Amino acid sequence: MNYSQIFCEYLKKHDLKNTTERLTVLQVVLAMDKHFDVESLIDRLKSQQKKISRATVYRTMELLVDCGLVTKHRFGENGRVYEPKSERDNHDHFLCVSCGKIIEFYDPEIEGIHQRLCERFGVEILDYSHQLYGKCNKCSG
Amino acid sequence: MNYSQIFCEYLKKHDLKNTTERLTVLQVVLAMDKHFDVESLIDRLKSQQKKISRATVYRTMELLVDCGLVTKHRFGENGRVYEPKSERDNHDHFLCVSCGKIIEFYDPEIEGIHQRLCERFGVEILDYSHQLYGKCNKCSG
DNA sequence: ACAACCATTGAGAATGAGTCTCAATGTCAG
DNA sequence: CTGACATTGAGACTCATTCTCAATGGTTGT
Ligand SMILES: [Mn+2]
Ligand SMILES: [Mn+2]
Ligand SMILES: [Zn+2]
Ligand SMILES: [Zn+2]
Repeated sequence: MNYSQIFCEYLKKHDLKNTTERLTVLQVVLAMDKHFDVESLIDRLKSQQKKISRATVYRTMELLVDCGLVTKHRFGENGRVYEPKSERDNHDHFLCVSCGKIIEFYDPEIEGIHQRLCERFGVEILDYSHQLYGKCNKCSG
Repeated sequence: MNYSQIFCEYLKKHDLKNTTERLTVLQVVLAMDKHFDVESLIDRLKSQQKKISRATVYRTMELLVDCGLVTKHRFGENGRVYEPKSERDNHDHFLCVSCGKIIEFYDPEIEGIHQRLCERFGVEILDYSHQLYGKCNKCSG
């Protein structure tokens, strides 16, 4: 089942309408670079003569996040950054404060930490954010 | 060496002036609740008849973070939240999305994760942010 | 103590990401 | 095909944070 199908099912399940704007946004999102902000997405839409308002783009990103096709981040002081989510691609981010490079990594111990937290406090974790900031190998020293 | 002394030394070292506004903000910050936002801090200052402009409060918080006396967070979609930092009090946060409760916790494995990242990619970590969102024991189920 | 230099302050304007409004338009179940 | 109602878009709006710049004040050398 591909992204469009998943999105359409999600829309149907929630009694939301299957509009061309929503589908177009999804198509263009999938063709974006790994981490992108809403401005770049809007620029891309414009450059492809798709006229979709800023409001609709924001509204649609909300839906894409909610249905699990896209994840939303906040890196540093900047605004939101999105990235399409693929199955079993769970990772955290290192951001170089000098050159802006982003390194994605996965360390299974993060789940151990979360597991222990749940047991210790009886909480239920729905989401998390974990970012590291520093100098990449090219920028340090 | 107490907070004020540290701050004064920091100011001197950076050729910044030791103003009453800066010292006052530090005093009031230290008397705030654990996690506070700038609005509450400004309210507190007002209620104590200390007239310090919003701009100066923001500017001073910047300095306090830079000199290591205060840490700055972003919880969810909200604005900045600050908290005074005490030596060897390194912790992460769990935030209940239902009731707003904040649980602070420390799991030493977070350092293992960071250590392994440094070794694997040759990066230098200067800072990080790690927050979990979910339901606390009173709100889940 | 004083002068002179220049950093700091404050009031309010500016910024900017994101949200909201509401009339016009589009979707889709029946 | 139609009616009911969800969605869209242009631009107004919000609100946290930053900026501006004239007035004020801290610091250093004398
Ligand atoms: Mn990523
Ligand atoms: Mn804390
Ligand atoms: Zn770098
Ligand atoms: Zn709760």
